[in-house]
This record gives sequence, structure tokens and C-alpha cells, in this order.
Amino acid sequence: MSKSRYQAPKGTRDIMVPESNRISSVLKVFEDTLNSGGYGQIISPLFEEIGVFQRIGGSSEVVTKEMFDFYDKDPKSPQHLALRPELTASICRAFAQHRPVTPWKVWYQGPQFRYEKPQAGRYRQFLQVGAELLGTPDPHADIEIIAIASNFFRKIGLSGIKLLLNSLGDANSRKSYNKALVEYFASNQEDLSEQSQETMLKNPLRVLDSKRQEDQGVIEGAPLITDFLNSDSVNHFHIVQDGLSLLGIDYELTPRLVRGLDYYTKTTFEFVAPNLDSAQNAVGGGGRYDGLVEALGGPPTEGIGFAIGIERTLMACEAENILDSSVQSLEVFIVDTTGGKEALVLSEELRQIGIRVDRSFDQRSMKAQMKAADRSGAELAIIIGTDELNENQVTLRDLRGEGTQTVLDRQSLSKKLPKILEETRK
RNA sequence: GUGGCCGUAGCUCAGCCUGGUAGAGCCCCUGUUUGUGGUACAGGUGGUCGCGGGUUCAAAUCCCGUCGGUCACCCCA
Repeated sequence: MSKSRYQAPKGTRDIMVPESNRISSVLKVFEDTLNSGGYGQIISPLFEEIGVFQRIGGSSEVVTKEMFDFYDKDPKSPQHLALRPELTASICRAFAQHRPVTPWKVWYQGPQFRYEKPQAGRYRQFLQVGAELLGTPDPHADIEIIAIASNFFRKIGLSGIKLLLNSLGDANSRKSYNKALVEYFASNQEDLSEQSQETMLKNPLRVLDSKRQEDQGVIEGAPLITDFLNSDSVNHFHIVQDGLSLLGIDYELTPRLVRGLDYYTKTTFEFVAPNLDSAQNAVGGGGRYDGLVEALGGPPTEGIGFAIGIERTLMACEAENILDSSVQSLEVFIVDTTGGKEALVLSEELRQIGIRVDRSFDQRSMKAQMKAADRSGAELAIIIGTDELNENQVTLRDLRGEGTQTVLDRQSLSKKLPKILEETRK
């Protein structure tokens, strides 16, 4: 395509009609699910001081390379800002700033930005929904968060989503595990890929995440976090597992599940869509981040939450063939061959009483208008030609069935139309 | 950031290997139908072949660059 000089920036796109409808309906389901759990919506800024995001971890590429950042125009002390690459950090910043009463339960929805090379299910601007529960160490919070996320998937009709579960332990458990991992990887360094050797220095946990063939042998023999959890962490993890079983939520223990952001502690989880054959089959994920609020200058506060990628969720829906395009279709299409004034007045009259109606412009021929009426998906065509205009009448034509026509008094149309529409649906 | 493939009408694509100044289907518009859609038939609109440069008498076709898309790695939702 050549003629248009401008196009949507790399990794962004215009989401149009069938898909935009699907997105709104998915968002609606999410909103309902979260409201039913006592979570309130938070709408935070699309950008923050860059430091807010840098707190989430220096070994994460999301923070080191993938941020869209810029300076504002203040000539004296321009602020270094960044488009949000994720929302948990913003939420924790908001918590630290406002100190709400705990437990603080919020949900959010909106675009995030990551400067990455686009790929299937990966965009530079993408939509996430999520929820955070701040201010309690109670493992029941972990369970609730996971349950709510799986509720969401169930409600939109996805049945193949798998829940992967792990515990990274608290800071202490993690420290000793880290040590063991470093030792192990160091002694097997020559069998690791070059990349992984680098990763090892920055964040040994992340090496477990490598998909490189050459790393797999080493990874398989690596020590497991499970063996390094202290009693508090083990306890916490057991309660979470018991609770999930109690609620009938299936999960798969994945001791090597490591999430991308550095701030996670204890419970971590990921929702994957196995029937997505793309490399991006993680549709959502989350975990506990007990030190994050404090790192952002707030009081020591526990937190747990999840985020779900909408684009990937929709891809999963497509793979499961449950794409729902339940858009409210038009009820009436007005065909006016007398110049368009009637269509103008009548469409306004009907819209005011809540009927979904469209019309043609440009004074097109009756045939063309009928064609447009047909394609509009409307149930009824209201035809106004010179005959009707003179007689003060309108002709109703059924567009779904045989095309039966009835003539009606123009004056009584608004009153009778709702009932007539009801009849035609039978 | 690294690598593979791709970029021709609004959409899906053929043509490119073996250079000779553009094609199909769908969509859209008009007509067959002197007020009436959904089927059928006939006709029509629409493209500086992503952009820039090079080779050549001649480039959609070959070469280089660039932008965009896509897939994998990396990373992540």
C-alpha cells in the first residue's frame, strides 16, 4: 500500500469494527467480574517519572531497553518521563502517594507501551487488564486474585487456559536459592549458551526461562526453588494450593516458572493458552510483590496482583473458536427517496426513543438505498417515497424474511414501531 | 537487539525464476428491474507494482539501501 503517506507507527494498529467490538465486550466482562469482587477501578497516568518503573528491576529488559521515555518541556528542570510498560509499579506508586486504607483492591484497564520488535501477539502498544490487592500477607489474597483471573477466562468462554503455579519464596529463601543457582550455573558454565552466561550474572533465575536448545540440559539439572523455601514460604504456598483445590481451580506446579519482572516474591503464576502455537502463549500472569511499595517510598506493604493481555486473550478465543461478535445490530434503516428530509427527521425521532436506526446520504436511488438497508443488517426498512409523503404514510418492509410490506400512518409510527419490531422477531 | 520470509487494486492473491511499460476473485458503483435489498447475468470505477537508488535500450520482474509487515530467538502480556 503506497498512497497514504502516514501509517500507524510500528507495533501499533487501528483496531476496527469486528475486533473493537470484541475488545469492548471482553472489557465489560472484566469490569463486571472485578466489581463483583469488591475491587474499584483505578485510572492512573499513561506516563510516570521514569524512576517509578526503574524500581521494578534493573535486570528486566522491560526496564532497561524497552521503555518509551522522554523529557517534558520545563526549561529549568525537565522531568524524565516514561510511557508505562506495565501497571503494577504505577499502582504501587499511587498507594505510596495516597496511603489508602488496606486491604486496597483495585482493577485497571488500558494501554501499555514497550519498545520491542513486534511479533505475533506482541505490540508496542498493547492492552492489559489487571487487578492488585495491597496491604495483606494473607495467602487467601493470593487465592482470591488467582480465582478472579480464572473466573474472567471462564466467563468469556475460554476453557483451555492452563494455570502454572510456583513460589519464589520470600527474600531470604530467594537469596539462598540464588546462591545455589549461581554456584550450579558457574560450574556448568561451559555448557550454557553465551546469552545465558550473561543473564546468569544479572539474574540467575532468568536463566531457567531460556528456550535455547543448548541450555535445556543444564536447566534440567538445576536445583529447584522448592528445596530452598523456608518454613514460612512453604506454609504460605501450601495454603494457596489447598485453597485453589478447595475452589476447584486446576493448576500445574512449575518449579521453573520465572516471571519477567524482578519484584516477585512467594506466589507467582502464569496463565497460558496451550492451543496458541505462537511463541507468545502466555495470556496473563502475576504474583506477590511484598517489597515493591516500600521500594517506591511507601510503607512496607504486601501486595499481589495479576495482569492479562487482551490481544493474546483474543487470540486464544480465536484458537478456541469462541469469537463473540454480539454487537447490537441495527433495527431500522430508513429509505427516503424524497430528498432526505424525511429520513433526517424520522431517524432523529426514532433514535430519541431508543431505536437503533441508520439511513443513506447523498440522495441515492431507491435501489441503492435498499441495498444499503440490506447490508446494514437492519431488521426493517422504512420506505418513504413520494406516494408515502403525499399520503402521510410510511411503508415498512421486512428485511429478514420474505420482504412483506405494510403501510402505516406516519403519525403513529413512533408509537407502534417498538411493538412491530418485537413481532418481527418472533 | 539478531536472523528467515514477505510488501502488486479497498481486501485475498497471480505475474517476478526465463526483464519488454499490469491481471483474477471478492468488495464497491451502474444496468437488466419506469419507486424495493438479499440470487443471476452484463458493464464499470479503482494501481506512479511500499519508498529511494543502481544495472539495462527497457525493471513489478535483477542488485543495493530503506521503511513496513510476518515468523523465530531474545524478552514478555
